Amino acid sequence: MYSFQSPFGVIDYDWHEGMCHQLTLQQSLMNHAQHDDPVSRWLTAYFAGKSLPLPVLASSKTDFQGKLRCGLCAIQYGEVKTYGTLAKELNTAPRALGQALGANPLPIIIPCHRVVAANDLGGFHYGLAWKKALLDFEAR
DNA sequence: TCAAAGATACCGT
DNA sequence: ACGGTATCTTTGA
Repeated sequence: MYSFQSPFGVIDYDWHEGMCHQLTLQQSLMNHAQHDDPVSRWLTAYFAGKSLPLPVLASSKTDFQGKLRCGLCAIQYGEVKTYGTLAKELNTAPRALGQALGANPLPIIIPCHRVVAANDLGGFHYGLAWKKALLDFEAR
């Protein structure tokens, strides 16, 4: 487990065997060592407003979450979709999407913050502060 | 197996 | 504006 210092808080991530298994968004201080690997490089680029090819990511647990991941990757930087719209594209229900997004172990890299509710921001597993900060950041 | 809980949406009043 | 209902996937008992 390593830590990455982002402008909005610390991001802990699990990197071993050449792939990324999980990301955890913290609000606390750094509690693990920094490390130079594809994940930290990707995050550095992201917060600098650039884009890099995705690191190798652990495969999702369920089939549905796999489909969801594809749907999410289709959302461009700075673009936003609602749970409802995305649900229609994946032939599922909005509620199911929310459930799956919350279970997503790879926030930010899989842009689960680019999905908002119809008339609202929606929710965010690691706290709305992160979602707001990320959306605000991407809006520029 | 079944019941319950989600980061929802929509329609009626 | 508020409340109830529709809807789908996961997870725990």
